[in-house]
Amino acid sequence: MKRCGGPALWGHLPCGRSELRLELVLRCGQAFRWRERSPGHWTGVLAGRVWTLRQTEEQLWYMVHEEEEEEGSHTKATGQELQPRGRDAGGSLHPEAPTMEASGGTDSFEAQQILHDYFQLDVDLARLYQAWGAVDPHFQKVAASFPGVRVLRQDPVECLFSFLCTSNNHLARITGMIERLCRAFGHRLCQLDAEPYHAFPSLQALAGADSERQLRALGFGYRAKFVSQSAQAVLRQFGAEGLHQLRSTPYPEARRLLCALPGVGAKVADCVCLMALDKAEAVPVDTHVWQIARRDYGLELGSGTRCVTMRVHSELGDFFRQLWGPYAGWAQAVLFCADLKMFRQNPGTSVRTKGGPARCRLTPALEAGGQDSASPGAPGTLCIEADPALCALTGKCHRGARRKQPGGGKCCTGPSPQGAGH
DNA sequence: TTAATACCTGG
DNA sequence: CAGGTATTA
Repeated sequence: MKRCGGPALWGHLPCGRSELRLELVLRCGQAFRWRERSPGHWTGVLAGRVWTLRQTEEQLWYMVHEEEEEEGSHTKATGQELQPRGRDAGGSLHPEAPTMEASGGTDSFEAQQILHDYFQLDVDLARLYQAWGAVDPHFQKVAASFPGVRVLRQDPVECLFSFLCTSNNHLARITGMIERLCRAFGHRLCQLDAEPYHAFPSLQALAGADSERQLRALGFGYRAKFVSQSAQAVLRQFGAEGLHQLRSTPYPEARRLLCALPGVGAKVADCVCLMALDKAEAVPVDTHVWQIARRDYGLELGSGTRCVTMRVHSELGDFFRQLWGPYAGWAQAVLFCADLKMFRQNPGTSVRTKGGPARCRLTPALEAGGQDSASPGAPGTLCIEADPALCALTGKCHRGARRKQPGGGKCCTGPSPQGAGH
């Protein structure tokens, strides 16, 4: 591991393997910028700094790479723990405020805060696994081989614009696109072994007048327009701070607002809600998840549609929320990860629960726990009953609060958000 | 409200 | 076709 500049030491914080598996979490399609530069060493950009992470049985180790000197450009801001360090236009900058490195690595507290926040270490994952397994035999079976899959708490801007690139696309290409995006639009941080590292681009950079054309040149295809226009829209409507504040906005509302952005549909909105906006109940539904639902849960949707329709979205979301509870999005991340080709032990054979799927149906007017019925026109109810154990654990259960969003102009017949995020 | 279809690019 | 979205019938 070579460093850019001055001394950087390894620090560590307690974190068991059952709570976190870097090699799974960092490669399962939540974040796209972490690379295993040497065995077990993961390097990426977080909160405006370049990090290398590794873990031992009981510890998460980290190293923060020092920024390279820059001509004229000041890039040091007091690291507000969650904020990417700003070099954004118009932001007031603190000239050479003490940073972790500047103070000789003594400010490990801040670094640990950042990691604790990013990996959401307050969330007791092992306990959640246990609860999910208790109500869902298939989960139990699959999860046994995939401990430590947790949801990252990403920066909203990075998350939104990353997932804007994922439509009709696959991981390998997404990764390359985002890499080029950062190189072209993001502020350069440092270089490691001839590999340059850049911050994720600012909204301003992405909203630039010429950005669409540049993005097309970078191979973004029709997504170039989405990125460019969404950046402009976010700047105009929320700003980066406003986007950030959606963390304290209820799930249906946050989802609705996101869906109003060009290129953002139900899937992308749910990804951002789950992975950046603290909506643990958001379940991003793509073709893959739909496949899991049918294969492993015997879920048959009313009409045998071929693609993931809006109806499939809300019905699957509701189904999994009812099954797993308020942290359904986290549980889904586990199954999703376990189903990825690259992580499967024996390719072609996914983990099946003996006895086959539980044969769940989404049948209209069949209530599980006796909560309110679906709103008119929303047939999404199911036959699996949620286990009280899970409700007990998370404290909240499915008290109705059904939809009522008018669905501002585009998609988003909002899902029925039971329970709350954190 | 629910279905098809085009959309960029690469494996 | 691939880990979708916007548009149109």
